[in-house]
Amino acid sequence: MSTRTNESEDKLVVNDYMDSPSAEEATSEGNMSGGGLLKKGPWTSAEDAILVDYVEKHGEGNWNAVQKHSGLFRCGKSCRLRWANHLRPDLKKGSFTPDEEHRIIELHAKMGNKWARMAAELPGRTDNEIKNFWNTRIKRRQRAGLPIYPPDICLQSLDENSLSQNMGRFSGGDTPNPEFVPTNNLDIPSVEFKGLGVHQELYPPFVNISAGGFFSAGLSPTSGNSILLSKMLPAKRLRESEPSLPGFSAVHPALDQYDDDFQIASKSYGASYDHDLSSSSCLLPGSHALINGNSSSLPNSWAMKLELPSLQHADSQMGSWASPSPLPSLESVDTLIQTPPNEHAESGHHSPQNNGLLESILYESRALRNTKNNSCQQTSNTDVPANGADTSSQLHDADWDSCGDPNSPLGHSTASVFRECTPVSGSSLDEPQFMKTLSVKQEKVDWDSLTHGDEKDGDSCRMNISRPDFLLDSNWFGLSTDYGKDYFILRDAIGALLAEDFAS
DNA sequence: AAGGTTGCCAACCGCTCAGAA
DNA sequence: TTTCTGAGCGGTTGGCAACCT
Repeated sequence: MSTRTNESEDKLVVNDYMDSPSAEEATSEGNMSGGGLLKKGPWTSAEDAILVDYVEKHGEGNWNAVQKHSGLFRCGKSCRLRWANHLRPDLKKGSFTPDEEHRIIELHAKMGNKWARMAAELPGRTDNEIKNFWNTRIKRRQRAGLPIYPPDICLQSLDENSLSQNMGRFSGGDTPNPEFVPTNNLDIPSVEFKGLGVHQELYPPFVNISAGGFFSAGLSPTSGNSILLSKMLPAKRLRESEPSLPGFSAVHPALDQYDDDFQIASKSYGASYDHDLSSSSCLLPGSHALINGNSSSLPNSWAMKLELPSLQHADSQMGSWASPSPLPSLESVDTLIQTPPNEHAESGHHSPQNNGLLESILYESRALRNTKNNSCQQTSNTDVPANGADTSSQLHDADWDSCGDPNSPLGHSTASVFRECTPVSGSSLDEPQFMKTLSVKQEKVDWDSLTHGDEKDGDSCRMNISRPDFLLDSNWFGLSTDYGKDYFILRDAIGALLAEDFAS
């Protein structure tokens, strides 16, 4: 709409100012909006001065009039943005203070991506600033598997949202941050491999979330799970400085950086924050710990996606899973899971929670663990590291036990669920893509160990390039021998978990 | 030193909504 | 009631600087 307006107004602007230097500048830059002669790109100080002068004389608002009367070759939107984000006299410059960062986290927990509303709560800060802050520093932590929300904020948000939902789910209040929605958040890539953390004391959430919850809860190596795991390792993931298998990031400088960064940001959370992580399962990015913990105690309505993200397009998103692109956001995965395929309804197998894919995975894996208990345990020799068999997994098991539902939550096998979500090939494991993924960092792989493998655990752990667990080779992560013991325990356990599918 | 990668930030784009005509 | 317009919001992109290899 504004485009139409701009186009008509552009002509006026051109007529009035084509002879002006700014017009020449704009034209020469060739960076004009479609059809018009509005300048785009960085603002010059001269333009800023013009805009400030205009606003001082006429006040804010009526932005489309700015270009008419001020001589600026900028559309109204651009003027408004420039004023709001940079020229406003009440703007607070500089980086966010710890208090502000904490406030942002707090507000995001309450509001979600309501940047403008968050900005209204932070005087002198703009929505763009907050958005950029969140998208870079906070979400980076999320991707790295680091907790975003401190316990108090998390619990507070859960309480508030639970209350609001009891009062009326769609009462129009603040949209609860979907990242607190337990089953909504399947930021799997940041979860299960982070759960392989070597040093629990350093990265307690990892162990708590994943090793304890995801693996120990019974994620057995079904084909679906293998698919799942393979999907969690897009090529770009491996290429990035972020830990490929972040659980091993205890020795990864990139994650150390994250950790340092977060320590600063989280100072305001209190000294107990880090230590609380292991016990405050709600902190997990993507709320995985809640999944592992006591998700069933939460309202089913948590599974409702009240605010769909832009990445909700399942087809494109799923199609990109196997491509070397950033991992799908947990929101997109959420949508995939929660978009109820008709088959789910037709299956007639709904769990009491019917919370979605992850529970389906967990359910099935648990069932498989029961059936394959002997072989798996004998093979792995560990039920994933002892520290992984934490209370959260036990809780989770208890949840399922209490459910007493003999059927898979969605009436689907994990594999089938993923097949449903895989648009193109029908095989959710795009083998060539996966192999390409694996080849990204092959220079770091000890090919001897890959081809010969460590057979001390038998076939299940034989390193084979065709299997995902070959990723767990220590050389892949450059682990020093200091971590050798833990590493081998972890690797063996994971290898056993992962091996079955790919061995077959 | 050079090339590549990553993070940050400013700006743009598309969409929605509310109010006016 | 419908259409148009302005304003705002959230997501995304591109440029640049710092850092890494």
